[in-house]
Amino acid sequence: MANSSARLPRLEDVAQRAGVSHQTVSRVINNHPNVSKSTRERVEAAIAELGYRRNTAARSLVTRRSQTIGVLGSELSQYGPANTLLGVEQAARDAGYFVSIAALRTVSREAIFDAIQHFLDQSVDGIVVIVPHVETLLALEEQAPGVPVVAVGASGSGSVSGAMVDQRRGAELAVAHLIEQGHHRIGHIAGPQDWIDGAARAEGWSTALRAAGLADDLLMEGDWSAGSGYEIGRELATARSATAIFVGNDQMSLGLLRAFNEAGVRVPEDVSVVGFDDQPESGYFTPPLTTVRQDFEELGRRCMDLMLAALAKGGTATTVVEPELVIRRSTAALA
Amino acid sequence: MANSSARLPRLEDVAQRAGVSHQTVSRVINNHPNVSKSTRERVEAAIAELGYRRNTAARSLVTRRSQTIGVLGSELSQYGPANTLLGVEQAARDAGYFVSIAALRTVSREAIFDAIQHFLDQSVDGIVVIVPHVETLLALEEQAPGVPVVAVGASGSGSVSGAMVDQRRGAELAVAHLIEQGHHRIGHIAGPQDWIDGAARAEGWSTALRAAGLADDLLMEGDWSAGSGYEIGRELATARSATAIFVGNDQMSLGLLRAFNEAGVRVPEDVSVVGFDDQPESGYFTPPLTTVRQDFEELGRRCMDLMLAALAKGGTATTVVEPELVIRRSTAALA
DNA sequence: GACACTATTGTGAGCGCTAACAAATTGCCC
DNA sequence: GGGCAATTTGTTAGCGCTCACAATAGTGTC
Repeated sequence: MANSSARLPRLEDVAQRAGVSHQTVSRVINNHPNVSKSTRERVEAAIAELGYRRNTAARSLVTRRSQTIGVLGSELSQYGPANTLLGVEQAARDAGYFVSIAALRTVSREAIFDAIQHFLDQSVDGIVVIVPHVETLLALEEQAPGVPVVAVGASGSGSVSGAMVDQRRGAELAVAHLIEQGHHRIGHIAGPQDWIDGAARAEGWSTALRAAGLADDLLMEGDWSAGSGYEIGRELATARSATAIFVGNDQMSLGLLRAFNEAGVRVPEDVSVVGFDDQPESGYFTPPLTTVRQDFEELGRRCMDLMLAALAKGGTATTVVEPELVIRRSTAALA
Repeated sequence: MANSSARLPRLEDVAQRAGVSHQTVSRVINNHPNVSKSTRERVEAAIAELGYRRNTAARSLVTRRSQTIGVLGSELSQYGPANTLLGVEQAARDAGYFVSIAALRTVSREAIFDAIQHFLDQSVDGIVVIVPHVETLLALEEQAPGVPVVAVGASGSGSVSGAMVDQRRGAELAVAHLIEQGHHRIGHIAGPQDWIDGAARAEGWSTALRAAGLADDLLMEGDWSAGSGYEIGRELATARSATAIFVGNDQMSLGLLRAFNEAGVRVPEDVSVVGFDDQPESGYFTPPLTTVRQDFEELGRRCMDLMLAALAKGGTATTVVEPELVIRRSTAALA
């Protein structure tokens, strides 16, 4: 279409073609109200004919806004963070924002500062943080980047907005389900306790047990991986200390199921297992896994809602997404 | 540190502080060779004192380069694409580029054009495409965005560079392993055939079988999901038409294992199963899965290599990453 | 010590856009 | 139809940077 000559058309070219000033064209593309209908149509026609697209760099130079949101993430290849990212991306693009990403290979204050600098170099308008470590929040408070920050898992403290799934509630749902089935000895394979979610789920487990007058002493800690679930599972298969296990995520549950299967521990006949996350595969484990579903995409969209609010009105806020128990075949009533 | 007054420091502020012209400062931050050591040090000191950071918008306005790579992806929450993205991000950030993402919710020409427009609005310097549909390549040829394009799974055609894992080779490795174990009836659960990888793996399977004088008539098609593997697995459990199944990915393998387990088909005693991808969980399936490993992060890094080459010298190229067979316990010699 | 040549530094313009203000046009009321 | 306000359009400046070129300082040669 448009001639492929040296230069892309700019405002002035459109203006000439439409017989107006460049400022009028600017008004049209920015939906300024005070433009007459006929002028607007003429300008829009010229824009279409020339294939004009606004130059973002020039625009940001003068507005000092980049229309870009930086997403700082770790473990972005995992089901949860990856889908949260997708939710953010969708909401951001819908709102006319670009999404720039920086992935942390190791989570350290240094790496976080680095990534924030990277974003500031790009003059992002805001930063969404999907780094579910307690440490992250501290680093963020310390380094206040001067733009709105929304953190997943945080509960809107001083300068940072927070979007979270109610992890404690999720843990309580899981434990309540097991108690209903008649279980009294309910263990927990927790995620790393320096992860926000890991700590919150363990806390929810403990609270729910104590509220029911049951012991919360059977606590183990994995690293979220199937491998760690497997190792812990081997010990549990020998110890036989619990009739039900609430596991911090689905991957560790997979490892646990594997270890139990090898050791001849039957699930759910001998031991009931509840996971957390509800990944797409969890319904096809052996046996299909009872687990707590989190809507990660919704979480991402909520992040962007908070970001837009912070961008428009300033201030911080918190939003909480409710989890949901999905009952499959890895849990059964105590014989 | 830097005073928190209205304006961020700019080139001119640094220049005044160092007692040089703004152009000399520009030379320092761009590593121009012809700057004397003493001047450079003075300027660097001033930069540090003022906490100066270059304004990206102003820079791109004049250079017409944004130092941004757009990554167009679909299924970005899946293990493969997600890790490819991470590889791209790592290599891009190391090379001083920003990474902007656009996720496709549905793969259609329209959605692809939309996303490309989105990137052009941002004046990205290049586009990496992680959309493993045949359709995508056609859409890209059609819509030549005017910047270098690197596509995952493509083999560097006319205007597009390509980085791929050698899928056919991977399929051949899998089939060869099964033949070695004495299997003659080797079926294939393929991915969707409009996916580049899905088609290539099916082709590799077929080629390898025919080269060995075996029949390639047992071909089924799933949709990559565990659910589809499960459905097909139920049919297979009844039919018992093969002693070995090569499955297009690990998720479908999981579903297949589940279906076999329910139906009392033992793996590997009755049927051997080989997957594709080697996700972190695959070693903890029941039984642990023999599969073909792809190094997705490496693939992503290679994409960025190709991109940097295209940006520097123009032209297109192709790079191929070799897959690797990981033998676990889902395959065994035919009794 | 004059010359040519190179290494280093400075000057001016302009990238494409929006903000602020100025000017022109229109509508409306008496 | 004159006066005033509201609406629509135009003019100017400048965001912070790099490019092209000009000017100056330094180096070596005869």
